[in-house]
Amino acid sequence: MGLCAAVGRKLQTEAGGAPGSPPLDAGTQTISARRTICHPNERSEFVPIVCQGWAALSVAMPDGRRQILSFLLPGDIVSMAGFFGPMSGRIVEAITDVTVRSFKRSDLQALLFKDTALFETVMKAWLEEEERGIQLAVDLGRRTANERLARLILNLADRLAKRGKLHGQSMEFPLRQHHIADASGLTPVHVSKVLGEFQRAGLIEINNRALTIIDAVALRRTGGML
Amino acid sequence: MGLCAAVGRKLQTEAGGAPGSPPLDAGTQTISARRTICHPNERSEFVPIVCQGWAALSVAMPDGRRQILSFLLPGDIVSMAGFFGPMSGRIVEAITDVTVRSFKRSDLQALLFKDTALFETVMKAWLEEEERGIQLAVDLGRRTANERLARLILNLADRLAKRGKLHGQSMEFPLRQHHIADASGLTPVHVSKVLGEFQRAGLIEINNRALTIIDAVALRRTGGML
DNA sequence: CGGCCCTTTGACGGACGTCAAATAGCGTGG
DNA sequence: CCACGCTATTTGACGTCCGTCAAAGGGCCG
Repeated sequence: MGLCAAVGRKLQTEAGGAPGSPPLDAGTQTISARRTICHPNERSEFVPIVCQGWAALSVAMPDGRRQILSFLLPGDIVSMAGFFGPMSGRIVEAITDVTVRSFKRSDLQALLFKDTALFETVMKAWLEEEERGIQLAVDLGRRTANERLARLILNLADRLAKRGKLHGQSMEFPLRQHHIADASGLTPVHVSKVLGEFQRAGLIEINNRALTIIDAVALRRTGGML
Repeated sequence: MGLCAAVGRKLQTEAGGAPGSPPLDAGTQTISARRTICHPNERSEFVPIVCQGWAALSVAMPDGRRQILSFLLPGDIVSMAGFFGPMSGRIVEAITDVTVRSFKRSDLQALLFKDTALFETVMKAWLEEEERGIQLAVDLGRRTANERLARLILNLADRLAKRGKLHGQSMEFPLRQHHIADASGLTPVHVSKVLGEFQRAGLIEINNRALTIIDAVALRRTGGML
């Protein structure tokens, strides 16, 4: 499964801690859909991990435009970079109801320097995160709307599969079209048109906040993932 | 000055090394303009630093499209992430003639774990690099062509100023329009139109591979940097 | 002088955005 | 259970930004 989620899971179990030692985590909270978890300039010393539900990590521009950097799935650490510095200027918003567990950065760092294997794992996970950021830039700079959406769907399916949350070819799909638009650099209207086209072409089906991939081969082809 | 360049400079001086100790660096090379420094799948154990000249770090797609992730200026480490893992799938291309100095990753890591201050600095530089990557994604996803180009010019001017390479409001500007296009997700033709427009509007002037900013305020305004 | 890039320019086309109206869900409260 | 209001989605007409294509200059170097 994804390294980031693996680290997240490890931290969650370790947080139980040996009896007698203070608990590692700094609290668990539940946030309801459409609320924001982290405000912009919050120079927080905490590193949040999503335990349940979907969230979005994004950047907002003063005029209201915004870009979603990634969708956070259960087990995801909001940002690996958060281990080493505050994430200022970023917004985390709950898409579904979400439970988050927060860790103190200083605690995590102490843990990191005691456990070489953990350190290695965190670094690898950070590299993976950077790689996904770069693929995002390539998508936004050089791919068409159809390519971007096909890839978005396939990437989500992959990530859910690694968590055992892909049932056959179906997955829960709580995203609103404006989320998809903000993640892919498009408008909600255009997202609607492309997704409609995908469904009419028999590539996917969307029903009841669930998405099923009907023709994975064709979907990969339109995403340029040959 | 930029942290990345600061680290690069520190490594370059340190590479002289104490007499008697083996030199830290693994060689310096000169690459002429338009040649590629790092091939794609080269799973290299080396971390290159640009000492002179301009280079471009990019990702190429199989069909020929490409996205430039950053322009590398003298002192820049190609990628901070390179400290912790190979940069596969990335291409570094010399824009001008370039001299590069390479370090062995394992040497760098050893150095890092002995010198806590250096470690801190490298982490901070990595965070900065990530921040610039995210700004790239926001630009590509949510900004117009004019905004992107205004910001590209201003960012380059800033980075050159930190290196003492901004003379008044003028800087050397060896980029071809196809470089600018690949960095901003546009076509060379459209880049030409927008830059022409900027010049006719009295924002900038480009002559002899040099760019001077005539109206910094207006340029910042069109870049949305109020 | 001739060839090669690079840049500029204009006409045209297409992908995507904007606007607006109609429809569908969905939760809340009567 | 229905009425209501809100938000999300769909659809069509139309507009615009940017891409494509093509031709015509520059600059540079052999």
